[in-house]
Amino acid sequence: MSDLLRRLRERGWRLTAQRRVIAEVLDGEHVHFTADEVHARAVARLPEISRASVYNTLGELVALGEVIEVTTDGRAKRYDPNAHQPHQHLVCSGCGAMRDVRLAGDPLRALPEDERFGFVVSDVTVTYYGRCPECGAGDLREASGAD
Amino acid sequence: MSDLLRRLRERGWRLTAQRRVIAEVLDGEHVHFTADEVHARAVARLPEISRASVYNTLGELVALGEVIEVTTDGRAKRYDPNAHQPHQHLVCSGCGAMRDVRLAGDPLRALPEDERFGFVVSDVTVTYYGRCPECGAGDLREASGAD
DNA sequence: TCCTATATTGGACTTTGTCCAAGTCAAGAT
DNA sequence: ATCTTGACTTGGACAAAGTCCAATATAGGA
Repeated sequence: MSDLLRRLRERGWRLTAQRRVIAEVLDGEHVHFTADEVHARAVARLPEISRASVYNTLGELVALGEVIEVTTDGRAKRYDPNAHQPHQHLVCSGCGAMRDVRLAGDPLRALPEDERFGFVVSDVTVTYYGRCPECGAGDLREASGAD
Repeated sequence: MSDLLRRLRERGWRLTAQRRVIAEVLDGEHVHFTADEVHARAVARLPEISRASVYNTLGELVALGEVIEVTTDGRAKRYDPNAHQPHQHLVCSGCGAMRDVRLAGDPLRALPEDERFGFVVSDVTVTYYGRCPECGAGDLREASGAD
């Protein structure tokens, strides 16, 4: 059983076949599937699994901090199981493919060659998240480097 | 007439009432409306303007580099007319409100107090954009399975 | 004023995601 | 091993955001 499944069990999760399959799909490096991609891969192992269960489970994993939800373009969100190691993302503006990258030095400087994965990098954005004065404190996201 | 409209005319744009109204809506600082918000404000001045025209015009403004399209959460894209001055964004994870911020020093360090706009900042993301080896250079958006 | 390429429109359609009532099942209790 | 129960799953309806298209209107040059 994967580390993820063990941690989930320790947190009182009921280990259903659906959750097991989703956890299996989300195993590996540079995995950044959309919900539909997760569903397609889950169906290959458990044909009757529903889209709703995939959305439910992904949402729970995000809430638990086991998976990071990434929105880069205006299309489907992607789910990154590499939640326990701070990193940034390199995104293809053509097909949406993503890679995990680690920063060294000033983020606004060029990515090191060995972190480019063959991409031609053309842009970098920095976005801060928080709560505005009207919204106040609420379901805060976890910091991954912000003070 | 605004600077924006003058630049557009210089580029050969036909200055329709719809485009004029949209340009007026997109005037000011810290303006980050969604397409629907732009539409609502445009309708107040030109009741018969359609959603399609708002989407068309915003898309054209983005292609011309006069407006920046920002996707921060999984919700509607926002359109930032502050395209000629490099800056980053501060986003409320509650309501989606956005502020323009300027970096000083290491982006992963805390935002300076005077750039926080009363927000409680909890996270920062750095994302690089480019073209992956399969997509190569170019502007075409070809959907293919990511990864 | 006329002409016509360009722009606009409404509505159908797609993608992505949420919500819900009803049925199912994991796992602790017996 | 079986029972019980509340958490989990399901399919389908629904919603938000955005795209596409054929028909219509119009800005701006001739």
